[in-house]
Amino acid sequence: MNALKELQTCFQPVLGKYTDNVDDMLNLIRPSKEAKFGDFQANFAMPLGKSTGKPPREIAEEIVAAVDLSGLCEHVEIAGPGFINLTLKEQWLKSNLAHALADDRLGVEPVASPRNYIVDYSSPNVAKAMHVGHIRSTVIGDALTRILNFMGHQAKSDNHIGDWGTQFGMIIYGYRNFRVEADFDKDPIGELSRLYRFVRLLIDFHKSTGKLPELQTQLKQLQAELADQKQQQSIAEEKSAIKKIKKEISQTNKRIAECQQQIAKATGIVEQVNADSLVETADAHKDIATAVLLETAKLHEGNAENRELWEKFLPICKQDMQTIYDRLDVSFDMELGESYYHQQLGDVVNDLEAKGFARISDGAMCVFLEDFETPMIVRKQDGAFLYSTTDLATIKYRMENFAADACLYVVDHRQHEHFEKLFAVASMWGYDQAELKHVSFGTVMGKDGKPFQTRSGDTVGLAGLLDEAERRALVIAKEVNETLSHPVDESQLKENALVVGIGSLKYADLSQNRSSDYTFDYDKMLALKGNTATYLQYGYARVQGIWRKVDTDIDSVRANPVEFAFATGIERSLAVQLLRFEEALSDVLIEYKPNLLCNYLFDLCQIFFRFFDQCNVKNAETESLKFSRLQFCDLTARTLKTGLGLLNIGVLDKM
RNA sequence: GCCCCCGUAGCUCAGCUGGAUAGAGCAACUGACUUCUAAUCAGUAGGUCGCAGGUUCGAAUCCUGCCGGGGGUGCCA
Repeated sequence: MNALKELQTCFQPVLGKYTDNVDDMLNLIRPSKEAKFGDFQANFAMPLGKSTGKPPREIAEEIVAAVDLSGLCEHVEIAGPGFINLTLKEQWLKSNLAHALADDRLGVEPVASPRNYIVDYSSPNVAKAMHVGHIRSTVIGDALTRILNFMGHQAKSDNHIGDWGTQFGMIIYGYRNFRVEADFDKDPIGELSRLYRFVRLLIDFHKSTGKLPELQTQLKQLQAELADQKQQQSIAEEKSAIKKIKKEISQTNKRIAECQQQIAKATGIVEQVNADSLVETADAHKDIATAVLLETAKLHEGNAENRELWEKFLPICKQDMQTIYDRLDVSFDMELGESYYHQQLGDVVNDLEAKGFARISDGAMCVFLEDFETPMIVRKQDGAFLYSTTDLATIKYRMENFAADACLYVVDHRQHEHFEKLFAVASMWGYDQAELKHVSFGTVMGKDGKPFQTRSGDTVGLAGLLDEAERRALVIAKEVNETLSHPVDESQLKENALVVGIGSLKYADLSQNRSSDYTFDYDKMLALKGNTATYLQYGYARVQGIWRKVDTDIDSVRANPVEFAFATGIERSLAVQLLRFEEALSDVLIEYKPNLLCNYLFDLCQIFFRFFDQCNVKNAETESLKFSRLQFCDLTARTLKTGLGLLNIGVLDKM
């Protein structure tokens, strides 16, 4: 049991006298922010003071007198308005360290009531190259699944791939009209993605040529509007009127900028087509956009030829996707994409209608919801289904086949409203017993402050990003290697660079609070100094270095445990931090925030490096102190390895 | 129009179910490799936590308004 839980258990019976809300009060026991306030602080005397009308300090004294903390705390102090500062007993620390040392799970207990989780993450559209925007979901979902399982839950990962959408209409059309047979035979993936981009370009070309004149006039209108507003501004006198016109001007400016951007984009596409001398081809395929939709519709209706092509393309696309997953070392328990649910969609809609939840509106089948302005559409006017329909079918499937207690959707926060509606409909539909949670994360933004777009051509592909991460890590690894007395050999160096590079890329994502947006920045993502995976990996490697230098092997240390010794303050700090691992993991699962584990590991490693600096292991003053320190090293390394493993980041013996 | 999110050090961000003097990393500056790997450590400097009110013993954290940025908003996912 971790210290926090033990403290809560001790205080629980005492608090009953003061409040009905014991659990809330127990949550006010927190780790202390500063060492001088002890290891933990209990902050419940102040609110209890308010509710009972007694001075908080008096209550704190009563509680401290009544609570039995013998065996757990050596030092209990009341401070300030009524904080209770708690310092753990050395003996408690030592015996818990000994327990963790001997335990494969480092003393972390599985949860008392395990749940069945489905973690839905990554979910790329096949046939489109994965780009940086896809990494967040993949990495966060993977980490959460691992942490849930480690904590004793049953978590299954599901990659809900987009394998049934318009992109197949595009490559089917492209394959029929533009394929180069030899290229397809030689490099099917390359040819398919070329076809995808090519069809995309032609569609965008027609759209752009059609839209450009419209955009030009729109721009002129906006500019006229702006001139008009400026005129008004010059004659406005009243304060409120000035303010209003100012706001209007800034909005018009924004719209002008947007309009100009669209024009630039459209012009760029047109120019590209001209440059590649594709105008004739484009003209020969004037109706390509409709034709693509038609191919998609034919596929959905079960047209044999399109179905055959789809079956031919899908494995190719999935294999391409798999190369990225292999590099990230991510795998899924299930990969049930949109196509898997295709045949169930009609029944879903019929059932919703039969139960009176859905009705036709403007030709579309809609579920209207109290708290939302717009309905959730489950079938379009043209009879096609939408992703909301698939999502509903998926929920039904998961409940019926997995008895899921919780489904986590690790998806971009822009889909917030979609999920709110989805969960509302699901609950209305009868699936209200499970926790449905949108584990949303911020958008990866481009340098222009706009979200990364899939189409804008020069976005950073995921494969290239992984290459670059490994390349940078290799450069540094080579530098460091030259300073080592026993350098690692060339081939090992490359493998190390892979572990370090991919690790730092993942950590960059995981260490940030998932809900914040972040601006894509090569240097930040691929940083190998400071609060990075590399720092933690280096901490681990340093421990391994000690084992190589010391004349004792790890097995004999483990076989003959000695009592932990706190010869310095830093050793005690390390002890406390090591014993907080379980606490950190439980914290992650409250709001599904892997960054809390990153914080923990970073803190641990920081304390370890301080220990490493101040406490010599090999030449410790006494033999027993040396063994105690070796045990600290062992525990630290195992905690780092386990923690990083839960983030799916590897460690190295030497770097 | 309506709804959601964000605004913390020069930069990137933690901290947000209210708790003691607001923290890291990067960048800058000063020190530390004859010592278990300097991908490290020790230190200096850097902040009216967007602004204004309110609630409270106590507010970066909760409430209201405003300013600024982003997103979503009936047939894309």
